[in-house]
Amino acid sequence: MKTKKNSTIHDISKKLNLSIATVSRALNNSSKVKPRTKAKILAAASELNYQQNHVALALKSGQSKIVGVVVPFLNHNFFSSVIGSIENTLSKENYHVAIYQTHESYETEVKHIKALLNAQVDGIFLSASKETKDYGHINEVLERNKPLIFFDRKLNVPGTSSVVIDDFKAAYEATTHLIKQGAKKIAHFAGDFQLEIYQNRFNGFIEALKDNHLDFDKRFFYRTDQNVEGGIKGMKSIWQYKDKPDAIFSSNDFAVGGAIQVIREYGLSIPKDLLIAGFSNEPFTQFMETPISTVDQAPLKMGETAAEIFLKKIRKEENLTKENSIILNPTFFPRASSLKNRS
Amino acid sequence: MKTKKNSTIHDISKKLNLSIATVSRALNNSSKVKPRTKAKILAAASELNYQQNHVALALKSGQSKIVGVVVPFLNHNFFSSVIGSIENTLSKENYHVAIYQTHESYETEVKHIKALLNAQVDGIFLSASKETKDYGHINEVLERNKPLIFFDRKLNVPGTSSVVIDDFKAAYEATTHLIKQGAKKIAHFAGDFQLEIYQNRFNGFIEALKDNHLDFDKRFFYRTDQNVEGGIKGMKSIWQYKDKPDAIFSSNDFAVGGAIQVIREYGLSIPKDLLIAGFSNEPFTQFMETPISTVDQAPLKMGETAAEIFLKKIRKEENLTKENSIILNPTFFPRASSLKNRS
DNA sequence: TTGTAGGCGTTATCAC
DNA sequence: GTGATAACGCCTACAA
Repeated sequence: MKTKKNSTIHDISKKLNLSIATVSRALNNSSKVKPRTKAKILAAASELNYQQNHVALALKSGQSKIVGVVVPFLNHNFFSSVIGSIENTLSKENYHVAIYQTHESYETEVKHIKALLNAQVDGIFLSASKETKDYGHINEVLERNKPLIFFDRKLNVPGTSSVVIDDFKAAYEATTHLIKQGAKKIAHFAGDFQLEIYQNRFNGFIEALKDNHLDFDKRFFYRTDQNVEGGIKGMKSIWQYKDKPDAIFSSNDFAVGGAIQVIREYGLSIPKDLLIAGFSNEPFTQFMETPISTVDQAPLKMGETAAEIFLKKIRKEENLTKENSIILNPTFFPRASSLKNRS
Repeated sequence: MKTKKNSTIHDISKKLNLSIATVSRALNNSSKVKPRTKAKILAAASELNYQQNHVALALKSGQSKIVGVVVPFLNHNFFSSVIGSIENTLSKENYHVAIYQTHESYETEVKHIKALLNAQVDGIFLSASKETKDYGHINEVLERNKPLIFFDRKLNVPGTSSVVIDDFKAAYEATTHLIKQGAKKIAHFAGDFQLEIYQNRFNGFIEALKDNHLDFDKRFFYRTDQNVEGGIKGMKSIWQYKDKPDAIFSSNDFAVGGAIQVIREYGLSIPKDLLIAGFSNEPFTQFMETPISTVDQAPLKMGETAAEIFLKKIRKEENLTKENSIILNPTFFPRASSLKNRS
């Protein structure tokens, strides 16, 4: 196979005995180049299979047309859906989407954000790792004059924007639903309160209990990461007392997956012995024989909204450091796992 | 907030009254710069918060340190896992991973690959869309002297490499398992035979039937995309005759999810009335109350292997157009959905 | 050991 | 309308 080296405007200018300036103008559809010349140049460009070199453009313009997206995990459906939505929205505007996962490590997050900055990305979308407490790397992005947009897991850093859902409301709604279905002793699988989302979900949960004059038994509280093992341990933990809970509100779906394994092992049945509601609307929740009630976090809308904030800022329709904080409406999906009295 | 413009080697050279050449050398740890000078330069660089501009480097060196990954969908666990694995492997080598999804559209695939070439990526990883029949865009990548590595859904284009699993073997194994569990009339949900993987899965299925002296009833064949709707239609289609199948081998998990909805609706039970095996080991398959037998496609190994082929080529340890075709071993996971005689 | 200068591919600002 | 030329930030012969 013959290797075609990329042709440049120099090649075209040489072939046509024109200056590179004219070639550049023609290629950029400038009005002040003679139609005949323009036609010749376009023909030559096509013949030589000319493709604009975006790296040169980026160096010249300071705009790389690349955005970075940093998430804890790629293979959680929620995150990959948000990323897919950002990609759909921004690839239409000729942006490239570079992705990084932190695996919840603060150090990795810092490293990746610096790498993105060095790559001269035009903006960064971040869903923070649970370890992140220091904001130095965030401020560095702002100091470089690049928009930083949080989604789902935001940090309160002045000058940044964010798109989140109303976690408090979602948790309140899910909990109220469990109570209406008869639950009186609801267990909670919580996330790391370092992250606002988990604090808010807990707060919404507690508020719903209060509003319904129910107490919270602290023995039924279990803190866990978003994974199956956490749910296994959590279920075992809350089930160890003589007094049993009659429902679980989990701040993530994966822990529900784990809990259900233990529930089967214990010979219990859902929703008869235990009502269950999760969080995130991971696909598996709807496939279960007893589909799991859960909160949809509107990932597609979230990605699209975040992308649009970015575009607004990059187009200077909005000040870079104007804090554009969008709170999307979550949707609670009641499913069989929490419907006690099904007809 | 004060905006810090990126400092460059010029800023350092000015501050220290040294030439940019010396600064560049010091920053690149060249041996021929006086230790004292080097120390001063490093100090100044740190003070000015100097960060290397990768775009300038890319223009100079012709290496952008960006790779592109193009997949049909991001929010399928298999694809996001492969991408995550590519990211893990290549970010260690300071590469950026830009992602694109085609939604199975050939046009979109071509558009994205051209965009990646314009961005001067150093290589492209592709899992082809089912519509792709023409190889012009692939050859363009090769003509530009960039490695192209297929994963999972490969096309037979000279000069490209690939990492796939042995789909034939996986399908043969899954089908044989169903037969051993007593299945005699196995239905098949097939994918688009335009894609080798689905053809191979079908072939493995048929071969297993033959080797066990079973006929294939063509009424029990249903072609579908990777989604729930396809499984719903497929199940209804194969169940419309008086004569019923006693098992389904589906070439993808999502269709199984759909089929199961209909199975519940019909009041049937798995594995009593119908044995089921799927393909891809999507997470939901193991969460089900009756976990679904499926084939694991080794996404982590696949991503890592593909990334390593890329690195080998980029480091010239291997010729760019040397066709490095890796076939990984799939793992069939027999689960409750296909185990007739559980103890 | 350090400095000068050219070039990577573009665009933009001047002239002509 | 068109052409030289500088500039974006970096690296690297080649000179000194």
